[in-house]
Amino acid sequence: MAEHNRQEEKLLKLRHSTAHVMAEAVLQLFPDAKLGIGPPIENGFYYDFDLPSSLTPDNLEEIEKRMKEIVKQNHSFKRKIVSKAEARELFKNQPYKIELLDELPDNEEISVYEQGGFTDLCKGPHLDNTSEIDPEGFKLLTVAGAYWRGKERNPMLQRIYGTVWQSAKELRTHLQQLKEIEQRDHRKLGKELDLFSTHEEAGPGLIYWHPKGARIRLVIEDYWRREHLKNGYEILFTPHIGKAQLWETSGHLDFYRESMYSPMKVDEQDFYVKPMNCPFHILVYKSDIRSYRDLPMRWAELGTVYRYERSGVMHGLMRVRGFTQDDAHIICTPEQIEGEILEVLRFSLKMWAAFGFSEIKAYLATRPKKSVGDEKSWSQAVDSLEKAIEAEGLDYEVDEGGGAFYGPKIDLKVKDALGREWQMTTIQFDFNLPERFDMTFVDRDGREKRPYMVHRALLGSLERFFGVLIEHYGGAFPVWLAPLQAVVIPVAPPFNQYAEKVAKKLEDADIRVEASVGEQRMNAKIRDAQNKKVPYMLILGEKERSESTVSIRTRKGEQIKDLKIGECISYIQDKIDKKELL
RNA sequence: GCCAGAAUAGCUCAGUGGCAGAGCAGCUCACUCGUAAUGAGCAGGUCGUGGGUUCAAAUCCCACUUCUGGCUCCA
Repeated sequence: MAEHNRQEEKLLKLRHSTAHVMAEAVLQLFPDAKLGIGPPIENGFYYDFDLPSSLTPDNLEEIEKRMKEIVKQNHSFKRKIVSKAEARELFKNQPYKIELLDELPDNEEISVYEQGGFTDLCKGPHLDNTSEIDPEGFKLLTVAGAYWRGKERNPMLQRIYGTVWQSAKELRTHLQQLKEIEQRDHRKLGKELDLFSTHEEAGPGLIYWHPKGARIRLVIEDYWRREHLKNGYEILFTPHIGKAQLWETSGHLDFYRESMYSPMKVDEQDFYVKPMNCPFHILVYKSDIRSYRDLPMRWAELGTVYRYERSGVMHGLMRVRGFTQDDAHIICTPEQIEGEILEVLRFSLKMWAAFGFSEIKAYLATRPKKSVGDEKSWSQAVDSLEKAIEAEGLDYEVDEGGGAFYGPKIDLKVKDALGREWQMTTIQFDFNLPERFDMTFVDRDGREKRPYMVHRALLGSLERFFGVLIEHYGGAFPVWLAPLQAVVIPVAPPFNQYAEKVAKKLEDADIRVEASVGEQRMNAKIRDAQNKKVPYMLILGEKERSESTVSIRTRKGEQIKDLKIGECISYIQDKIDKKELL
C-alpha cells in the first residue's frame, strides 16, 4: 500500500511538473500569454492560458516540440519561499496569478517553483529535475475553452490538456486505451449496429430507438417489470403533463423552473411537461385515506420525463432532454424505513449483477446547510442509509453536506469493463414533498401522521443505461440482450430450405433468429453476422441436413460441431437463462 | 449558454475559387461456394439551412441549425 502511494505521489509530481514545462513552452512561444492554473489530473494535466488568438492543432505540435527541448535541458525545479510583496513583483504581468495571491491568507507561506527561466506560483510538490520527465512519455491532447476559476461571468481561457507517463511504453498503453474508448463509443456503435438516432429536424437530445435498440430495451423493460413485481413493487402509469398548480404545490416552479420545458396553454390553463414523476405518484397516494396497514407502498414507473438541458451539454444517450427513468417511490412509516432502504439496496445490486456489473461503490450524501425537515428525521435517515451500505458490505465514501436540501441520499457508481465509473443508482430521501402535498397515513393510534418518502432510480434512465451498456459490452451484448441471438447460414443456396426450417424451430423456441438466405457467399454472411456482433452463427450444409444437425460458430470464432437442432436450442436457451455473455 | 472545431451519397471519407469523387452498403445479372468480403454492371448528391462576395462558390464572408472536445449546469 505504501509502495502504491509512493507511485501515486510520483505520478502526481510528474504530471504537475509537466504542466509547468508546458507553461514555460507556451510562454516562450507566446510571450504575452497570461497564465491561469495548471494542476495535475487523472492521467495527465492541464494548464489554462489567456492568449490573444486561439490555439490550433499546429500550435499544440509546436508546444509539444518545445517542451521536449526544455525537458532535455535538465533544469532543476527550485522551490523558493517569498513574501507577498516579492510575489506580487514577480507576477506583476500575470493578473490571474495576482488574483490568486490576493486571496491567500496572510499567514500562509507563499512558495514559487522555478525551472529554467520559468517561475510559477505553486504549492508543489514537484520533481527535482526536468530530466525525470521522459520526452517520449507525454502528449498534448486537446485544447478547450474553460472559464477562469470555472465561473461563467469570468473570461474564458484556453485550456490545453495533456497526458504524461513515466515511460513511452506507458504512454502508448494509455493512448491505446483512449483508442479502445473511442472504438466502444456508444454513439459510434449506435450507428454501426443501427440501435438509435437523433434528428436535427426534430430537436436535440431526443432519442429515436430503432428496431434493434428497441428490442434490447424491451428485454430490459420486461426483466425490470418482472423483477419489480417479484420484489413487492406495484407498477403505475401516469400522464406526461400536469397543470401549473401541481408544479407550484410541488415547488418545481420555484426551484426547478429553468430545467423545465415551457408551458403550453390548453383551455386557458398552463400545462407543463413533467420533469419528474413524483408529484403524480403522490396524487395516486392521495386518492384515498391511507392506513399504516397499507404501508409500505412501493410504486414503480418507467416514467418518461423531459428536462431542459443547456445546448452545449447534450451527449449521445448519456445526457439528453427526454428520457425514461426507472423510477419508484417508497412511502412508509418511520419504523419501516431501515428495512426498506436495505431492500432497495439489495434489489439494486441484484439488478446490476444481472446486467454484468459487479464493481459498485456507494456515495452517501448527508445534510447540507440549507435544508428542510427536522434533525431527528435527518439523522434517522442518514443512519438507515449508512446501515444498509454496511450491511451489504459496500465500499463507500461520505459526502458531508452533499445531500439535497430535501433529504440525504445514496448514489451508486458502477465500474464498466474499461474501469470507468458511472453514477447510475440514486436512493433519495424526501422530507419536502410529503409536507408540501400534506401526505398522511392514519396510524395505529388513530392519529394522522406524515409518512416517509424515498425516491429511487436503479438504472437511472433507460437512455443513459443503454449508453453505458453499449460501451460496457462494446456492442457485443450477452445473448439474453442481443437483438438478434442467432443467424442461420447455409453454406450454399441448395441448403436454404433447411436453413429456414432450422430458423423456424428456433423461433418457435423464442430465440431471436434470422435465416441468412440471400445470394451472398457463406463467407460474406459470416462476416456480416460477425460485424453485427450476433452471438451465434448456425452453419449448415449437406452433412448437417442429412443428420438434422447444425454447427455453431460463436462471434468469438469458436466452433461447436454436430449439434442436433434440439440440442442447439437448449444450448442457446441455457445461455439466455443464465444471462451469460455467450 | 460560453470557447474552439466540424457538417460532401445510407455509412466512412477525398476534393483550397473553374464539369462533385472513391470504398463499403443498395439494386440488377452471373456463380452448387464449409467458418470474417465471388465477380461484372447500374443507380445514388440543392456539398446542413438561409443570405452575401465573385464572370464563376463544396471551397471565401455573415447568420442560423446540428454534432464534436471542453467549460458551466445537473434543486
